[in-house]
Amino acid sequence: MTDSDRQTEEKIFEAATDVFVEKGMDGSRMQDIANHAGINKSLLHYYYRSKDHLFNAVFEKIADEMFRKFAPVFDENLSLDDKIRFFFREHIGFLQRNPRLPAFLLNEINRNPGRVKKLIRNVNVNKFWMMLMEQHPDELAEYRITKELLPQLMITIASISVFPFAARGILETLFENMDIDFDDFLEKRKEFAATFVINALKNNK
Amino acid sequence: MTDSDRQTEEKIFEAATDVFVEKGMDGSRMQDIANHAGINKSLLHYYYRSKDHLFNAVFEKIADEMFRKFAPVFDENLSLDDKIRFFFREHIGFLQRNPRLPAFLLNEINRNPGRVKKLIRNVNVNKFWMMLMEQHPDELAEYRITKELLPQLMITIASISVFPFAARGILETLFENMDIDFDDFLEKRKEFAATFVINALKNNK
DNA sequence: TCTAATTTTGACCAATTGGTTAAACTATAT
DNA sequence: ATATAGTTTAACCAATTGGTCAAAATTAGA
Repeated sequence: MTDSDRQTEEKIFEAATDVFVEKGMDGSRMQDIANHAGINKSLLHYYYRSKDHLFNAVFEKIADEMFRKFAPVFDENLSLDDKIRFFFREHIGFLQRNPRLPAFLLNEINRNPGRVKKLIRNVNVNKFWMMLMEQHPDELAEYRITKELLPQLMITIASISVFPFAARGILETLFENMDIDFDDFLEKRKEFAATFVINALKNNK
Repeated sequence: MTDSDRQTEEKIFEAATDVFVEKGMDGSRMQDIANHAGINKSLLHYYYRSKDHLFNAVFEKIADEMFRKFAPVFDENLSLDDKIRFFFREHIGFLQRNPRLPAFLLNEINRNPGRVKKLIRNVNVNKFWMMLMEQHPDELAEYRITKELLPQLMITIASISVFPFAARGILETLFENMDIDFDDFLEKRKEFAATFVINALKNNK
């Protein structure tokens, strides 16, 4: 598929995604997006009414993609331990392929929390957590994970997976001075994180 | 101390801190900072040559403050377990009093990684980690924390402490729908995080 | 008190920004 | 072929932006 074959609207969306993710909403320029897409700036307004509209389209797609990545865990027919292993492998793997998404999303959400409200309203997180408790009543009881502790546990798991990407800018320069390869660190983290969390749970018996 | 007593330069710095932390470098306006400080915009350029200079002054002070908060752990004459407890109590406590700093720092560093290079060059992180290994050779051996695993462990600890603040915008709206109080969550996290990490280590024996 | 240095101000500027518009171009259907 | 609708472009605009400057106000030193 050559560059000119792709539909203009699609080209705009992809260029906008690149620029917005790299520079953020405030740091991005419509002219820059147009250049990236190889088209006239007016076309941005022709297909997407304004910078806000264009940004929202990009933001919502990325946010949706991101949140969706948490879901499969609740479907998989696995033991709790295997679910944890599955999650870290898949989630860190996804972020390795999209390393800039966490920083972009976290920043834009903090900058404008109202944006995420609209998205989250549709997702009943409670439902997912109830599913977890129904799928693994015995294991959770064994590990003494009460309903009150579940948020702490879930956010701890998310922290361990997402934070290295959100802090990529620091970690990469930190690692430079220590002869550690960031990609290698991430690859090993899939296993380390799973074992770490499972150990923490097991010892809580 | 009344408003007019405070030195102008100090007033500017404080106003700039507020605005930059809230809106980020790109989203902040010099006029807005001047208004916050209650002074004429030209004074910003009189005391700090440009927006870049002003931002760097603010950024470097905050970054320094932030990194400094990781250091006391390496001094305290405590067992490894107590150090972990001490760290989470103090670090989450500090972030509770400065909840916007993590998101601000992480974003600006990702936006311009060169900025942090200058700061980190002075801090030999390796040295701190070596100190840890010298202070607790027995415990680390017992927990099977090798030199290769230490970065994974340290970053996991940082993740658990910092991430909830970086993701504040999401978590607060998430919690809203679940009748969880964010401040209460943070207060309980100090204890939860410490126990969680210590359990993970103990079970690795 | 008078003078010189410092601090503060408002008016101003060039460049950049998101956005508009009318004209030009292209494709499609009759 | 030609009219029509959809697409693309260049020129333009008003508002905003970081920054300058000379004059005014204040302070400090003699």
